[in-house]
Amino acid sequence: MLKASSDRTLKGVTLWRRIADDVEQEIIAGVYTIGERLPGEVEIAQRFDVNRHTVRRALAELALRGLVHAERGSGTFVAPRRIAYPIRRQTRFSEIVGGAGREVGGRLIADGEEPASGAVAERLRIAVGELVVRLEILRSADGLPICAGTTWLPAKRFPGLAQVYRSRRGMTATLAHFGIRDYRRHSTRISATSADALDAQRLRTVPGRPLLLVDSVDVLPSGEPVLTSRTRFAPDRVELVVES
Amino acid sequence: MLKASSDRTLKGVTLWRRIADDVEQEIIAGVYTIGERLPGEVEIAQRFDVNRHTVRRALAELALRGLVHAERGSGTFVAPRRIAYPIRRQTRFSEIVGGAGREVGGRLIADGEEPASGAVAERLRIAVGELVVRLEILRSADGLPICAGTTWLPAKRFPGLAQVYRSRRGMTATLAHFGIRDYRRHSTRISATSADALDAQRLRTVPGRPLLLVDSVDVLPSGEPVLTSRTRFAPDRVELVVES
DNA sequence: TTTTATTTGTCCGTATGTATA
DNA sequence: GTATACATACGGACAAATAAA
Repeated sequence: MLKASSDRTLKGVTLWRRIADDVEQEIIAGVYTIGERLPGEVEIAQRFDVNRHTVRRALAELALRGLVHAERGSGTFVAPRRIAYPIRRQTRFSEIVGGAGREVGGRLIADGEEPASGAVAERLRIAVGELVVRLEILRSADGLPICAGTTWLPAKRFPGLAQVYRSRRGMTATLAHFGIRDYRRHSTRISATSADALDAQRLRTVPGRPLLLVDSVDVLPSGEPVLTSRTRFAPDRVELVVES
Repeated sequence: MLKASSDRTLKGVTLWRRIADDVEQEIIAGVYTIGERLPGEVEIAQRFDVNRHTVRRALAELALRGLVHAERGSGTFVAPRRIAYPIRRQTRFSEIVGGAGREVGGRLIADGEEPASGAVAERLRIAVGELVVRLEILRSADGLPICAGTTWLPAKRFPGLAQVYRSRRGMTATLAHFGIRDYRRHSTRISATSADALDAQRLRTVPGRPLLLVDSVDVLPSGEPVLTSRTRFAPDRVELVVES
């Protein structure tokens, strides 16, 4: 009788998936620390009493989830932990990442003014075609890119915004310059896409890898929309957290 | 002077991305209805006064976002709208999808009991190794798969749960059978991954396409954890919405 | 049923600007 | 500063699938 028969696959749950879950749990529990080398594939196979290929399938799954990365001829290593990125009324990149004890970086890649498209106009509650400032921002933590996004604001309300952003660094400080002390997240829509060449380059990942696509609108305490953005997150470095 | 000079690319915003945004806006605005055929690539190219390849790049982006799908020899068509899947304290699949006027389907693919792994035990606040029920559920709307997920519950608390789920259909009704009238979402963690062969088959998509990966914990009104799950969403059919 | 036109998909190029090493 | 690699944009040709004549 074969070893990998049905008495081992717990009713529809494949062996490799359970092994992947087990190893993931050990990584989370801290059995293997960040950057540490996992035991070799053969060793893991012996431990679970399965074929090496089954272990390879499990490790491939973990690599796909971004928990480990394999290096040919060397071994499989635990990837750096994902940053928990909470989505709340107060969602500020600098606070979130800085609070995690990391060095924050925000770089304005490009900027310009353009007439508002229908989608942007609706979210900012302005007329279609009204001028909006467009900012392309790349944010990073400890030098590693976390997310790349486009932010739109009504141009009329914020003259010379890009210049201010460049000197002030960070959206909170920039808006403060225009007299806005407080703003909050109104809505967040989360989807996924694949990285194109530009995204991949900016986020230092590989084209085709999945990205989290987050569309959001921020409003003043009065409820008036102040900015809207579309951000791409590298999901092997970030994890969006919704607390109820 | 060449056409592709800097006077056409609005300070760092590429042509194809702006065309993609424009067409997306028109789709959202309802200029093209669901299932309708877009103008041909050449026609769009003439309209924006660009090369056909540039339009193709833009349409590829929209296909990646799941807004359109191309059919060789025929044309490019507007894909069905994504289901908005709100993440709130009360997150019930049947209510969300049923409320959108769609036919709900939930199928128990597999079930079994297993000792709780560290991650599951921590989330359910039980001891590692304590028995948990594991359910593999595939959910669909109007016959189209929406998400595939694994749900764990403490086995001791819910004897014969799988059988009950099979007859009652739906988690809410199943938990009601065990005397639980109310439960709410405690935490939700959102990441992304690529579809493997099994996911792709179940969700009727292509291996390698991005998936939304959602880890959640639901609790009783008392705060006691009642179930935890890991769900894979097809992002071209669903959009997670967080309201603040 | 066969032909023809249309439309998307996949190649081959060239030039230019930009980011990186 | 220089060289290299990459991304954008354009131009053309043809294959493959589809739909209509």
